[in-house]
Parts: sequence; C-alpha cells; structure tokens
Amino acid sequence: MKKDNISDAVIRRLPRYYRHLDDLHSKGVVRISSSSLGERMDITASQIRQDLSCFGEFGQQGYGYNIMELRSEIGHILGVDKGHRLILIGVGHLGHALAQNFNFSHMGFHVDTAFDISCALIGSSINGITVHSLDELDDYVYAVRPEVAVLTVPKKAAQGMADRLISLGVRGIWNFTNVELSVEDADVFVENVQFADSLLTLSYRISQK
Amino acid sequence: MKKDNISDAVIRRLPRYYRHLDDLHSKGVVRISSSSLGERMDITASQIRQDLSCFGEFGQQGYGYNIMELRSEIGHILGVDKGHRLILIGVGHLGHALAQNFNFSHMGFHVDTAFDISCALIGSSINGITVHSLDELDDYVYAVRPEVAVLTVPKKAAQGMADRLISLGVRGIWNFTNVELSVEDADVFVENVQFADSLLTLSYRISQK
DNA sequence: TAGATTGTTAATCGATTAACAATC
DNA sequence: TAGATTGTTAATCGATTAACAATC
Repeated sequence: MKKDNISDAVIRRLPRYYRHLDDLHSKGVVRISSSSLGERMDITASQIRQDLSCFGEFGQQGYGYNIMELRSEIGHILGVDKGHRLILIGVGHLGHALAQNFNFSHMGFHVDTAFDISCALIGSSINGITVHSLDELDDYVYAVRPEVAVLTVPKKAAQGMADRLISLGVRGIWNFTNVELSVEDADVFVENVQFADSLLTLSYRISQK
Repeated sequence: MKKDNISDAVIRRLPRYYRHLDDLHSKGVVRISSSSLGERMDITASQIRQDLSCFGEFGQQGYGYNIMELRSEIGHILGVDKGHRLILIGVGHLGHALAQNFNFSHMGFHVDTAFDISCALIGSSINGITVHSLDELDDYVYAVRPEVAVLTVPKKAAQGMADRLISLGVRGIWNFTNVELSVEDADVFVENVQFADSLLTLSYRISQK
C-alpha cells in the first residue's frame, strides 16, 4: 500500500537496493526473492518487502522480483531518470577528484560545468567538465537551471555560497564542506558528506575494548 | 547510568556533539545547557541528556555542562586521544585530496605514509605524507602497526586489498571504494563512505513533488 | 534560598520483525 | 495442482520524548 510520508530510514536504504539490483542485473541475474536479496544485503526479507510496499507492488507471489524491473522502479523512485543537471562549485583537490572519478551520469546527472575563483583553473577541462569563473555563475544558473550544486569550497565560503546558490534557485546542495549549512527554504535539501564524522565513528569502534 | 551496548544511533551522533562543542569552545563559550545545545543542533534536550547518560554523568544540575570538559570527555569516548596511526592506500585524486585537505591530526590520527603502485607517485610527498610502493606495505604495517587504513583504490582491487590489510592486522578500514567489503573478523570495522548513496538520497528528495 | 538544570524513569512513538492469508 | 513467495497486518522491539525528583 503506497505511503505518503516515507521515513528517512527507508529512503537511505533505497540507494543500496538500487546498487545491489544494478549489480545483479549486470551479472545477468533475472529474478530474486526478498529472502535471497536480504541474505545478500544482510537485512531481513520482511524489511525489504515492507520498504518496497511504501512505493507500490513490484513483486509476484511464488516468483519474487524481476531484477531489471525492480531496478528501474527504484531508479525511478530515486529520480535517476529525471535528467537532473548538476554543477560543481569549487575545483580544489576534492572537487577535482569528483569531476575526474565520480560517475555522475550513472546516477542520472548531467554535468558539464564547474566553477572556481582560481585563474589557473578557469578555462581548463576535467573529464569533459569545463571550469568557469564564479563571476559567470549567476548567468549560467539562470540559463541552465541546474537542480543540484556540489559544494567543495573552503569552510569560510560555504554558507555564503549556499545562500547564493539557493537564491539562484538551486534545489539541492551536496555539501562536502564540514559546515552545517543553515537553510530556511523547505524546498531546498542539503545532503551532508561529513568525512570527519565518519572517521570519528570508526575511531570510536576501534577504541572499544 | 553507564551502558554497555551503545546503539548505532547514539554513536553516530557523538561526532556531531564533538564538532559543536569544539566550535563553541573555540568561540570562547564556557558552559551550555542541554536545551541550548539542543536548539543549536536542532535536536531535543532530552535526547542529548539521554545520549550522554550512556557514558557517564558530565553535567551539573542548575548549571549545565562545562564545554571544555564535555568536549574532552566525548573526545575521549571517540578515541581522539588514543594516538591512532593511519595509512592511506591509493593516491589517486581522492587519496590525494584527503592527504592534502583532511585534518587527520585534529581527529587524533597520526599519518605519515601513503601507498600506491604508480611509479610516478612513489617517493613523492603530499602535505608531509610520503608515498611508498605497495611492495613495502607489509613491512611497514608489521613495524608501525597502524590501526586504520584509508581505502581509495579502484573497485577491482578493493576486496583483495582489504583482505591483505586485515591479515596484516589493521583493525579499521575507512572505505571510499563503492564496494561493500566482506569482512569475517568481528574485531575489524569498516566505515563506508558511499558517495553514490549520498547523492541518490539527494536525488530522491529533489525529485519529490 | 529560589531558579535552573541535571540524570533517570516512564510514556510515546516509530521502525523492524514475524506471521499468514492471498495468489502466482 | 503444490510450492514458493508476495503484500499486509499484527506483534515486538528499540529509540525518542516527556516528566519529574534530586540537587547544584
């Protein structure tokens, strides 16, 4: 039974389902039951069925799920077929690493432009992504209307840049600065990648006993 | 009342407490109540008190918490005072970005060595971290006994390298490859940084409505 | 002392798991 | 058909919030 309010816990599991189904699909597996998938992912079959039931009915009694179909359904739920546009703000080492290595298009994102203040970088191109001056940001965003901006700028510039991006109409910020951005607009979403928090969690675990 | 089994939810909030207290401390604030901290962090005062009570009694009735003291208590819980040693495995763009930008020492980690297979990199130095050949990995680990390895190698090499590191005695793997590592040993912890999952979560949110 | 705020117990809320009728 | 497996309801478990006596 389709639900209206999906809990954060469920949403955070969706990409993992997607990844596993993608994997199985590329290995040529055609169908899978919730219990086999659960075993693979180390979660209960119940949870998988419960999670999926928030969005619809994708399986078939006695058969399980068709992998290609379920993969595409979850992809659709995640919005990978929406053709979202994305820009990179900041081309330091991290921004550069993302531009170079991260497979944005596999997640359904179109990226062709990054912005930085460094003259040394402006005009250069990384993996097909050209670096522009931040002076051109406003015009670009008005013209192209990217939905998402990846923020890899220095700490100090983070909040100001976030405000600017939001006022320009960006709806999602993928935030790699270790600053907790304050955002008023309820339609704008910030997804934080907090390296430090992640490492400290690991530090905690290896420190026990 | 001190607890034995701390839930994952609590552990994942600790770094955030630590970060906020660190911030307040560096701003010169001396004391804070659970309610003010809660307001700042957008969580309930109850949750803060409940969380902290898992580890001991750090506050004072009528006063609240001494920031310097609580910060150092939480730092201690997280193990930032343990002097953990860390190595980088893989010096591609991402490894390079981490070596260059990430403040490992602020998290209490000692890092001076990275490993890679590329001859072009071996012998070079990034931000005081020298790059060695992977041929030297075993000797180094036996000699120095680093607790944590940061894994930023290509997908294909991930599981093999993880196995090797674990057999050498590494206890924590900070995993940036988008491979779900399989680890038998219950004393070894893997902390995943799944960029793709994070971006897809954002994709989901901006796709609603 | 009076006011503030803790640590903890109890109540509530939400998420996970189990069970099972429905059905492919 | 018989076996397998779904989607969903109910039961359980755990996490969050509220309340309050204790006390600085």
